[in-house]
Amino acid sequence: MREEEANWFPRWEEELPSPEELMPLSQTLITPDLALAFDIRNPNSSPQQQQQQQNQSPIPISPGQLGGGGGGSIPSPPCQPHSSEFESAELGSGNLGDEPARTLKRPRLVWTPQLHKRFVDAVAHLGIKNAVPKTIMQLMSVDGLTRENVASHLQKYRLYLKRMQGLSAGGAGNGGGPLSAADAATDHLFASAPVPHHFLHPGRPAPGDHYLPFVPVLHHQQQMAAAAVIAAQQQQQQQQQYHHRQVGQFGSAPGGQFEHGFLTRQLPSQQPPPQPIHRMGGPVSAQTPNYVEDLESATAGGGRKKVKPVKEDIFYVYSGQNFKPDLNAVRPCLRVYIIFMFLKSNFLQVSQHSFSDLISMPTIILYEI
DNA sequence: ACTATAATAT
DNA sequence: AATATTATAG
Repeated sequence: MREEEANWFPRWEEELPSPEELMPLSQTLITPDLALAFDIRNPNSSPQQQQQQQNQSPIPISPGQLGGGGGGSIPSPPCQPHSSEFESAELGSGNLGDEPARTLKRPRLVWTPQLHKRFVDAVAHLGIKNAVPKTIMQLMSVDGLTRENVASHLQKYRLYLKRMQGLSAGGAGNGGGPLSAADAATDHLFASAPVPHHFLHPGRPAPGDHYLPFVPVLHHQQQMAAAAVIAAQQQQQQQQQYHHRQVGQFGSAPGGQFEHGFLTRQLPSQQPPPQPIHRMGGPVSAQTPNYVEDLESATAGGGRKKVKPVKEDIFYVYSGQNFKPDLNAVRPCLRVYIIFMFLKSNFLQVSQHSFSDLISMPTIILYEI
C-alpha cells in the first residue's frame, strides 16, 4: 500500500473540485455569528431580507456551550476569548432582547445545489442499499445537518430517481406515469447534480466510474478570509435566500458542535498557477503575523501559505466520512485556518486525537486564509 | 427507516 | 392564491 499512497496524493490534488462547486456550500455553514463577528453587513437589503435578518439575529450561542458543552470531549480550550469581537458579537446579537433560545425552532434547511451535490456524493459512495439517512448524514458531515433533514431530502430524491427510471426504462410506453409540470419544476435541484450511473441502473457496474473515497476536501485554490468570503457571497444573489441557519446553539444538543464553515471563493480573474500542495512531510511551519496581510500576499502570490497554528486559532475542519471533529474544544480567538485532512487515514482514529495531537498530525495541512 | 401529510416559503 | 420545498407525524 505504500506505493499506492505515494501516488495517491498528487492525484488527490488534481481531482479537487472546482471552487464553484464548493463555494456555495459555505452558505449553509457560515453562521450569522461568524458574519457578525467579522462585522459583515448586508450591502443591499430588501424588506424581506430585513425580516429574515431579524430572525437571524437572535443567535444565542450560550457561553457554556463553548466550553464544556458536550459530555466531555477535549480537556479545556486554552484560549480564553476575553470578550473580544467574537464573543461580543455573538452574545450581543444573541441577547438582543430575548433569551428563550431553546424555544426557537431551527430554520428550515435550504438544499442548495452544492449541498445536494454532497448528498449525492455521499449516497454514491455508500451505495444505494447502505444509503440511509443516518449514514448519509454522517458521511456528509455537515454541521447542523440532521438526520431528519437528510431523510426528507432522501425521500424526495428517491421519488425523483424512480421517475427517472420509469422514463428511461418504459420510455415509449411511459408506464410509470406522465411527467407532470409539477415534477419538472420540482426537479430542478436534482437536475443540478449528475445522477450516478448505478442509481438508475442498479446491478450494472459502470465503466471506470467508481466512487472512491468521499473527497469532500476543500480546495486550496483560492481562499479568503471569512469576512471576505461572506461579503462576496452576500453580493451574490444568494443573499436572497440567505436563510439563516442556526445550528447547534444553546446547550440543547449535548453533541452539538461548534459551527464551522467551509470557506472558499474563487478569484474573479487572474488566477495564479496552482501551487502544488505540500503534503505531509512534517509539521507545518512558517509564521503568520496577521491574517489580513497574509491574505493579500497569499492571494497575490498564488496561493496559500503554510502556517503554524496555535491553539488560539479558529479551526475550520473540513473532513469527510464519519469524522466529526471535536470543535467544541476549539475556541475562536485569533486567526482562521482551514485544515485539510487527507482521507486515507482512519477517521475514527483521527477523531480520537487530542487537539494538540491534531494540529501536529502529519496528515493535516493548515492553510491560513 | 419509510411514507404520507402538514407546515412554510416563494 | 398556487405550488414548490422542507418538516414532522404516523
